[in-house]
Amino acid sequence: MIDPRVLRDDPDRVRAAQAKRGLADDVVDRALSADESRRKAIVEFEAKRGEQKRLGKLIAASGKGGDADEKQALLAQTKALAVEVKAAEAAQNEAAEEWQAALLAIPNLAADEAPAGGEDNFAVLETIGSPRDFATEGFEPRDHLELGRMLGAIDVERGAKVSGSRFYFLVGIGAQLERALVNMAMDQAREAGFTEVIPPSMVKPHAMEGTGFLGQAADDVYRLEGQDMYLVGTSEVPMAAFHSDEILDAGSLPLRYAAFSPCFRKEAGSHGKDTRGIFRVHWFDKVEMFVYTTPEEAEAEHQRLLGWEKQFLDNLELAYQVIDTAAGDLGLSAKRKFDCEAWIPSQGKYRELTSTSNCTEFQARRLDIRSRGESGTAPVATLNGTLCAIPRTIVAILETHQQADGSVRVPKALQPYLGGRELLEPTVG
RNA sequence: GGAGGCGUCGCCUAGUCUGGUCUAUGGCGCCCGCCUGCUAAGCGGGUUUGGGGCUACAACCCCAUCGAGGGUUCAAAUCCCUCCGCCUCCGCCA
Repeated sequence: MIDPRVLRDDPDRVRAAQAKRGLADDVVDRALSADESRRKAIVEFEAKRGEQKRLGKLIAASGKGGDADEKQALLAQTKALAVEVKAAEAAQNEAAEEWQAALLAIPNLAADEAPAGGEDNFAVLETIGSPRDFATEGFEPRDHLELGRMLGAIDVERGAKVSGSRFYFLVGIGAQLERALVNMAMDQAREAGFTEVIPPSMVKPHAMEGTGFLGQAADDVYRLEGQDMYLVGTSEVPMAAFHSDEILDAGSLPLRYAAFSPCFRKEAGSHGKDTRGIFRVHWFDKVEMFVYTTPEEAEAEHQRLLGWEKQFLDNLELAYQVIDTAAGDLGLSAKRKFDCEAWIPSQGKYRELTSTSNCTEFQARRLDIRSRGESGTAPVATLNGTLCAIPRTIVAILETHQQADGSVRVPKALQPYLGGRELLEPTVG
């Protein structure tokens, strides 16, 4: 939820932000008029309610020793008023709901620095490393599925048999690879001062709504039948709701958490996209960084999160680029988003491996997370960033570090997590 | 799943049977001040959150807030209903 005061005092800024995302701005006027009628309704209700309370006291006083006629008169008067109070209250609630609905429909205001436009209008901020030149090395790179089959690491056939398309088994060295990556990510996070968390991956609607995943993104979310619960698509959801309805001590900020959880996604809008292998799947595990900090510190923290993501990818010796996502591709909650895209040899392009968003106070307002400082209470800022999404990381490692015979070189930083192994060798032809 | 108990302004707590003087009691903690070689003790005051009015986003006034929502009533922390959460016991279980 954006700051209602900004909407009221500077609606043109909100209109401009809508335009930058390529969205209509009629919701701004709807919110403004809803706010006006809401406040009018409040004044009305409060006046009537105040009068009711005043009369109620007189009745109580007349109860002892007052004359009975006077009490009867008061009762008649206040009885009629009670009906009006009830009506005024209903009107107030209705107006407040309308206002709330309009406000919830407005996405976070995109940063001035974020490029305008949609998915393809991103800006490349930097490129780290360079894609391997397999032509010069004299062999055709295999894709991760083929490599995974040769290593006995990835089994998508049985994944499909047991669970359907976009499911997989990690087997043998594949399973070990996941554990190694998770441990490496968690160790890095802990050394950077993060608190490790294993959150629940099923949540109530409020958590989903608060993080902004029940709007237009709802199609991608699994809802449990007859349970009014959801499977999370990212641990950003439980981690944002972790401190919901709390007032944090300003001195305790920033609070940095590294959460490991499974992620479930319907991938509703991506029929036929990335169908081969485990690049786009319905379920995967992920280590996610989540930070609560002050709005003033949010931008600097966003850069730090990006730095930690880059550190992890650097340690895996991957070639990647950092992009500044365009306003139209930000998602509801983010003010600005950076993606790290690793070079995927079999696809001949950079693909998203990690993503970090600065959600400013947007989620905190919805989830009612504030901090208490010198000048009272104020919403905090929340930020999130992928440290390691397992399948895509495995894809990038296998394809990037493969050799002509189908073996895969283990990046130095990962070796300690695989019992010192320097090479993964094919077990099948 | 069955039975019972409980949920009060940071923490603990009074109030709920018997609806109105509850503008929610007291303690702890915290903040400000006084006193005081220092510290402690003592004394005085303050201390939920959200919203609205008016405005300098101050002060002030008002409304809501006793787990959440609904109901009864002129009036609800208090009575009734539904839901949520916690605790105890039983059953089941990784």
